[in-house]
Amino acid sequence: MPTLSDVAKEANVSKMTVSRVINHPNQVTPELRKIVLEAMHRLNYHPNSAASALASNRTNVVKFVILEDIDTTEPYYMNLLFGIAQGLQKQQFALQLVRDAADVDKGNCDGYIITGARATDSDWLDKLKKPFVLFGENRYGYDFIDTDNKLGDQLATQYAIDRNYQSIIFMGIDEKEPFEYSREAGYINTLQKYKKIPRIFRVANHSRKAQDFITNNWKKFAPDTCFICASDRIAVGVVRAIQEKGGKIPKDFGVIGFDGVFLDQVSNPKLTTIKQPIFELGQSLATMILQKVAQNGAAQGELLMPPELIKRESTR
Amino acid sequence: MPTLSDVAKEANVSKMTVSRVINHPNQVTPELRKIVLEAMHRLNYHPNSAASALASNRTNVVKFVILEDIDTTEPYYMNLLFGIAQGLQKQQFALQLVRDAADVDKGNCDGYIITGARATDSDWLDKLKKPFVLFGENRYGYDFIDTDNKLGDQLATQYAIDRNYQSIIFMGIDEKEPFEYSREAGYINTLQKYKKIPRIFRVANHSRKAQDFITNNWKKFAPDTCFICASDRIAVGVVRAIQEKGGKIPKDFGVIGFDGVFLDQVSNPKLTTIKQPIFELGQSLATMILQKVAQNGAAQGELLMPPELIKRESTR
DNA sequence: TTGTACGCGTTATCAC
DNA sequence: GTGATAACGCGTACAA
Repeated sequence: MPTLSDVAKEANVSKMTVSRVINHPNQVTPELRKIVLEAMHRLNYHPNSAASALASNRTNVVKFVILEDIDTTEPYYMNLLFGIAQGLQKQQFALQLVRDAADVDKGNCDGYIITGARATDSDWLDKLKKPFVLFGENRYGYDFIDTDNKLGDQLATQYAIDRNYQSIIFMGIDEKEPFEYSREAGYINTLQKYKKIPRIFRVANHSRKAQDFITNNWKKFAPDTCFICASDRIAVGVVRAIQEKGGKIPKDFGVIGFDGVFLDQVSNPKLTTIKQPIFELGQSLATMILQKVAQNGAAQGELLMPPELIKRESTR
Repeated sequence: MPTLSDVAKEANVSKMTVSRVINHPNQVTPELRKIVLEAMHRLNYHPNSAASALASNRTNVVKFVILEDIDTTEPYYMNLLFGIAQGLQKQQFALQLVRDAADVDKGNCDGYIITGARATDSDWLDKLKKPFVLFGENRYGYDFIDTDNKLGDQLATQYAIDRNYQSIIFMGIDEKEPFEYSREAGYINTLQKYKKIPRIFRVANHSRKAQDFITNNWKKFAPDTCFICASDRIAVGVVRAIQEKGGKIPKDFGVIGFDGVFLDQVSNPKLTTIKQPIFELGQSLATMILQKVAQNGAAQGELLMPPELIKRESTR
């Protein structure tokens, strides 16, 4: 396998020039750059990431910290992880999984991707010595990437309106988290455009809880109603309750979920849902932390990625 | 962060001795070793994996090659991946995901973990320049790790016998793969111990196919029968067919699945199943390839890990 | 059993 | 804008 020196000889330049072409291309004249690039191509040169890591005092390792108790039967994290892995791979970075906050400091790394951070985590987040980006909205100024939750339920609500459901109800998650507020905001905003009055209920994020809630309050829900749900889990529960009560889906009752990762497809009827671009979120997380590392921890801001409305059988 | 030299000074030895304590501990006297280890501990020394990788001409990267078209909604691979990642992490190795055989040669690595290899893959497997281990039984002498499939269905069949089901039927997967043969062998062996005659049917690995098969052949299955299924998917289909035909589970019909990763828990009734130790399989895969790399590709043989019988509601 | 000297491939510093 | 030189931290001869 050819090295930097080989390329330098081939191109009749110094190693330094080759290195610059790789890391600081604009510090070298276009002509030279071209010559070097051609030499690299001819020799099928690939940088040795270990050597580069050593020389620049990096580890080429990014830690993926999962703070929440995850359900490994949920393919959500799988997709995220695949996206992250693929994103890191482009720059030959290693991935380490950390599932316990206590392990965060064990072993070196160049940066962190953190998911499941809550308000109370800011204590130790502020003490981290390496750059990090969060997966999931936060209101503390930390760099983050998330689905555009507000847009998601704008799409959902708009669709419910377009399908002429007379009453449109939001079934939220009973947690004071930014993503929930954003989803509710998307619902409220859109309803207001049409001068409709929002009706919001909140339950724990379990299908059973949602099902029980709907069943116990069945008389509140007249036919011609669409439920905008903050998760597919809740949507599944709502569907079951409606079926149990003999309601007709999608004719008399519409149900729209959120996530689009698994439950939407196994539900019967298949759920209309807001599908999060999870794999892409993972890729972007990787890209962002790599960039932040390259820029010595410079702030990267926030990135909201647009979800997609998937039309299926739970809406008319 | 302290280096090898720092430890050497602290312990009043040469760098070489410290290096040996790390890589070839038995080449150094116990007393010296102790002194060095204490020095390492005092300084909180951690080896710089980039430097070590560079010096020993390694990359510290292992590629995980997924040859089959995987269903990302199946948590199976998630668990496997988590296990692999954790195993590699112990030695600061990076993980790269490869999902296309064409990408196998792109970029360097020290070794491969390969899943989904078929007989026809041996052409290019033989040409790989770095060591590899397979996930999944094979009969070509390649190193591999898998669940002990035979043992699994020995457990299942034995349990069916213990529960006094009069007739015990095997519902296999219609594929000529080693794992399938092993599971059938476990079933057959155990039946023979009790001088019972095996009855084997095979269908595609889909719940729908299994369901249709049972439905269409319902008259062949008298009450007091237990179905040993080669996968939870098939088991789910069998359960549905029995319910559709009005059979009583588990009183008149028992069903035992295989995998224990997800479907067994969402099925109704919950499935008695043979649970594969998937996370541990992943860890072992990592350990094996790391060892093989360390030993310059020396053969590692095969490792069959014992699955577990999970008793639930689909057997009496 | 232990130590010395050098090289691994790259990047940063400083000259020119 | 480009090149010489010295690190980066560790492992492998080889010598003692």
